Order: sequence, then C-alpha cells, then structure tokens
Amino acid sequence: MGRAPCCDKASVKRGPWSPEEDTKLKEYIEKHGTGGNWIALPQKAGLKRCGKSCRLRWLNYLRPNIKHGDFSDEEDRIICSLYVNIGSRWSIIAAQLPGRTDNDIKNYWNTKLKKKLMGLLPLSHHRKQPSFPSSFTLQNPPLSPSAHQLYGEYCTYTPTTTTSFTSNIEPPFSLPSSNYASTSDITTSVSHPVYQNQDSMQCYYPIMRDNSSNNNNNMLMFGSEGSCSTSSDGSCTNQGREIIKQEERIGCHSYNNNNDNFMLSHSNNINDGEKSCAAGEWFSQTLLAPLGYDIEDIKQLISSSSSTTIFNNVDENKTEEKAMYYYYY
DNA sequence: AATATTGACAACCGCCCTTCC
DNA sequence: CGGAAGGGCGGTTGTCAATAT
Repeated sequence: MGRAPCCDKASVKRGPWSPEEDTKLKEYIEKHGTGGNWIALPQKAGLKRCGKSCRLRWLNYLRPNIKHGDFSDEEDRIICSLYVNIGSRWSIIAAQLPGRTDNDIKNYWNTKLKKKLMGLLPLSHHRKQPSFPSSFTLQNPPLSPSAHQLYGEYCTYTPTTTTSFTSNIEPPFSLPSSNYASTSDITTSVSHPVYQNQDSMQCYYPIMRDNSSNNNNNMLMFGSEGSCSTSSDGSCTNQGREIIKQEERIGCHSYNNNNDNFMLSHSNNINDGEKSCAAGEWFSQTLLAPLGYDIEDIKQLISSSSSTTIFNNVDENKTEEKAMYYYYY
C-alpha cells in the first residue's frame, strides 16, 4: 500500500518546461509568493503542473541569482571537502555555494567532478607539501607524468635507516602484482610499515584500494566503502578503528597509478612520536578537508544553515564513517 | 553519411521527515 | 497521540547535443 500521489499524474503536464510556463510561474511567485503551499500553487498560477514540479522548477532554475555551469576551482574544493565530510548531502553543500542548487551540484559531481578525481586531475590541496620525518629523504618519484604532475616531489621517500619488519597482518588491499614486496616482506622504518620497492628502496604508503568495485576505477576512498577491508576472496570485513583528530592527522592522499593499479599515499606529521602507530594497525582519520573543515566545522556549518532537515536526522555513526577513510599505516 | 556512444543537465520518482489537525 | 498532507531530499531517468566509430 503506497502513499497517495501528490497530484493526479494523468491530468498534469510533464516534461520540459516551456518559456510560457516559466513566465507564468515566475510572475505568479514574484507577485504572490509561494504561499507556503506548492500543491495549490499551480492551479492558482494557471499551470497544469504538479506542485512539486513547480517547486523544483523555481528552486533549480527560475529563482533569482541562480548560477549555472562553470564551477570554479574554489567551488570544486568546497564540494570535495564537504562531500568527503558529509557525503552526498547536496542541499547542505549547496547552502555553502551561493547561487548553486543542490541539483546542479549533484549533477556536476556525478558527471564531472567525480570523474575529475578518478581521472587524476589535480586538485590544489593534493599538492600541499607534507612534513616528513627526518629519517626519510626525498627521492625523485618514478611516477607517470600525470601522477608526477599531481603529486610533485612528495610521493616517494626512501628511509635512510630501515628497520626490517615483518607484519603478520594482511594488508587491507591487494598488493601490486609485481615489483613490490609481498606481505611478509613489508618493511618498516621506525614504526611505520611501508611497501618497499625491492629494487630501488623506495617506499610507498599504501592505502586502501577499492576492491569493492568491480572495475579498476579506483578513486579516493571516502565513504562507507573505506570502512571495510578486502580479503583475498574479495569479501569485506570491518576493522577495528581509532579516530585521530584532525590536528593529529597523519594525512594521506591517494591516486591510482594506472600502471600498477594501486594507491599511493604520502604522509605528514608521522614524526610525531606520540601519535606513532604500531606497525600493521588499522587506523582511521578524520579527513582534513582542504578548507580546514572538520566534522565539528561541518556540524557548526549545518546548524547555522537555513536548510531544514539536516544533521539531527543523520545517523551519527554513519555520518562519521562517511567522514573518514581508512588506511594501512 | 549513418549509427552508436557518451556527456550534460533538466526533470521526475519515491522515500522520509515535519507539521498540522 | 496518531494519521494525513506537504515539503525536502537524494537517486534515477529522460532527452538532447556532441563526439566517436
């Protein structure tokens, strides 16, 4: 037994709006307002449209000061930042971008921005130089041109003092098919396990690979997928986790190296002894958003937002999970 | 030149929440 | 307090244009 429809679909017009309809709706709302009742509005305005359709048309297209197309880099960063932190809550994201509608942002994300990330196009915050422990020295990264462009000189590091370490813990991602050490050969410097290229001594900080996906379109691991690890049979299991505050963040970025099909990350602040992790442990972190948002910022943001149904209705755990991604450290 | 594929975006659908009676 | 109605939202679909084959 479903809910009764808001209007008689047989008697209302559907599909693209004509300029005449737009004019009618715009003129009516500018003159009378919405009256707080969208269902009754079309009849009053002389439109053969569903009230919901009128509302959408007004909010997404007709209301004043709407911006369409040409998202700026700054807007990209804001969208990415908020998406990482709160997920696909487009109305909240839209509230931070004057003139943008949730529908616009949603479409932009789905058609362009997501692909932009997947396609390794640079986002400015990826280029931020991390600080590295003194035990690491900078190496010229043997990266593909696109990855090198993206990550500059901050991708690969060679430990000057390497302590052999064998982890019994299965990494939560697939190891690269060749050239890199197997699980039992994971080598660590200090207490930080890394993958080590056995030929060059270059070490990589691997983070999760999106094995939950059927294809190889790896991308930044935010969202709930990041809360599971992938075992050899492809199944996912939840892992213990510890939340590291933003200020304590270790920091990592990832990209898909198309050649070896795994993700690399770089780290900062890992020389903070108090925050050192035991080798092979799982950790989670609150992602440091490029604009400096963290969960508290977002909550604050949300509470002051004019949008209605926002955070209080959100499953806190789910939201927090959305705000994190996990990596092997 | 014809057809298939892809991309962009407007619009719709249906669920959930809030408000009102 | 409970149910109905309306609003808001995220996900999905439809349509059209551009591009590739």
